[in-house]
Amino acid sequence: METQERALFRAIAPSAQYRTHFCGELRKSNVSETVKLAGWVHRKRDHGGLIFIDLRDHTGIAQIVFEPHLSDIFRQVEHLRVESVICVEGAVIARAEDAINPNLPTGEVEVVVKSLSVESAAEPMPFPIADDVPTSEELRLKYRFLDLRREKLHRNILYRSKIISEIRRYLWELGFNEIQTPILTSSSPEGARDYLVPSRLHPGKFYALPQAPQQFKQLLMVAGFDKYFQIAPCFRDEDARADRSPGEFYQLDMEMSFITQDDLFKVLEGLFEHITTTLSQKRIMQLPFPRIKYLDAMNRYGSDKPDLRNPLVIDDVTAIFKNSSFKVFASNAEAGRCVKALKLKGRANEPRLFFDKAEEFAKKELGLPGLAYIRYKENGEVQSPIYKFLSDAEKEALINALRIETGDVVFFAAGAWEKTCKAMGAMRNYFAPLFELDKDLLAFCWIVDFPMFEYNEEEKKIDFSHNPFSMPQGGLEALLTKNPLEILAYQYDIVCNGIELSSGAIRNHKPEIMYKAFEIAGYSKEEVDKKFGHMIRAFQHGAPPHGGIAPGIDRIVMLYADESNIREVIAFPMNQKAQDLMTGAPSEVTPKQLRELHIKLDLPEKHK
RNA sequence: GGAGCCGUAGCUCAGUUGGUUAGAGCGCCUGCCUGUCACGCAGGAGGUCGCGGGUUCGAGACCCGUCGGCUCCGCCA
Repeated sequence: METQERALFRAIAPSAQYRTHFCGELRKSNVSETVKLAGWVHRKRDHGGLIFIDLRDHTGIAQIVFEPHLSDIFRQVEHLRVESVICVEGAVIARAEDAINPNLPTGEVEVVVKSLSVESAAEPMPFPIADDVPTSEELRLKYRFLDLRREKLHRNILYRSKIISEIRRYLWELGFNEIQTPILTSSSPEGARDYLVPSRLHPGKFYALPQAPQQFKQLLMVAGFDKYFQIAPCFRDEDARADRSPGEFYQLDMEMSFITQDDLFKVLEGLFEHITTTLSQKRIMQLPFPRIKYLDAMNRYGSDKPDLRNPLVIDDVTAIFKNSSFKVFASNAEAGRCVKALKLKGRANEPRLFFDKAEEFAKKELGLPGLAYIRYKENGEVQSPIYKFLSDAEKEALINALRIETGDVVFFAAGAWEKTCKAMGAMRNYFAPLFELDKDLLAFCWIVDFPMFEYNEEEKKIDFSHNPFSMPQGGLEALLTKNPLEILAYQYDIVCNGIELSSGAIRNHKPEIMYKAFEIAGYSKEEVDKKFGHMIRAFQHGAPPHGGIAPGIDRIVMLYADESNIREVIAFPMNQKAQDLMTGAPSEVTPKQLRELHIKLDLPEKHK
């Protein structure tokens, strides 16, 4: 059977000037053939009278042998450093039984070299390529082209390529069209900070790099393309995180016409099932993905991106303490406040340090005043800093509500609803290592029914909580009759193992609903016309109902490649301060360039 | 903007309560070696202990500042 490498080879290297075979494809069946190989010197073993080189190319490693009777070649090889690029020609021979290397797919054969061409002699490496030794991030980024040669990163980048390829194949077969949208566009008033590009032809005006192709993809639906997708670069001037590349990242941007939320969910579930089965050994926990209302997610998991592999669930015990003599709990039983409990089965007898560390985490990392707990110890004793403040009725109600058994421990937090939920969610994550979560289990879920609006405490006004173009549930009537903060949107997130892969929404395609929604968020009709006139005009000329989503490509690859840092799945990432340590970006430009752009610098003191 | 951790040879690291000439493994250079596959053996070169200041008889170590890398908070419609 012809290998994939072989087929590829025929396609790209018919001339055989440099090579007739890839290193990784040589097998016993090639014995006695004369072959040409080309690649990098992975390792060299010089025995004085005999030199072995592990020759590496994109497909794998082959051992080649240099014998001393070809003295010119031999002398050259003696001084050859690792990572030099060479082309060789020689005969494939079977290795002696005791010389077979079972760790290499090509380990049953080797190539006895009869001619050599050194294409590129390498200087000593700043860090080893063949050995996976830890290396400082700074060096790795500076010499990214070398780091990319190393096995893990090389594999990750190829894996990313395969995932993107399967996404394209899958969506193409479902009738999606791949369409490019502008990179130089206009600044959007909402959202993250923009990257700006000065205009030469229009002094004082700027393009913005798109934070996402949001408006363009909706306009493509208005244009009747029915189903669109794009592997879209997105630019946001925000600070980095381990799972957030600074500056730029890629989304699988999608939009479909004449669909409901359910239709979209089916497409995405099918897509992730396809990726999982074709490109991984992982298993999807539940299909179709469970759907969790935003409110339930916050109440039960303390997060809008819960890791469902974690068995812990948060309980609401506000009602129990409504009239409690324990003031800390009772005072948090009014509207908008709550008392939450997190039960850990069978952990009451953990050592003192376990509880001290949990409390320290709650105080230091979460800013909680403390972390109350009740330990129902195995010996029947109850140990707790707050137990003495509770009435017998409250103790009884707790045991019933939380189904507490001997050996359990319950942690408590009380306060404003959102803050308390999130704090308990953080504790839930803190305790997750107790459960050895299965990394091969993909716990996808949909978070649905997000609120349309939220109250901005700082500016004392109502804001859109997510995308201003989302369709409110209940349509115009809801906007006219309901308390804005209680209106839900057809707005959803897709989450897997605690990672938010994407937000999405069924869009608002009706101008009158758009004007009203923006009015609630404090925008006049004139402002909407000014900022979003093109969207309004589009929706006034025949707009289909439509909706979409845009999962982050980098995070998807991270998830499937089991990487915890996004730089491990990006070929040329920037560092935490949004600099490219390899090319030196961002860099200064010439005065002439600035003049042409009508720009004068006004630098802060320490950069002058 | 804020907090934490880290910074010693090309790389990865050790360096005791502050005490003589700062070490190891890998890499590099030289020599030896015909069956290795992390080849082996011998020898050698290689250091502004990130940088600046301070404390001290004496600082790689202690203090202050600063620079660089990472992680987190803020930020991310």
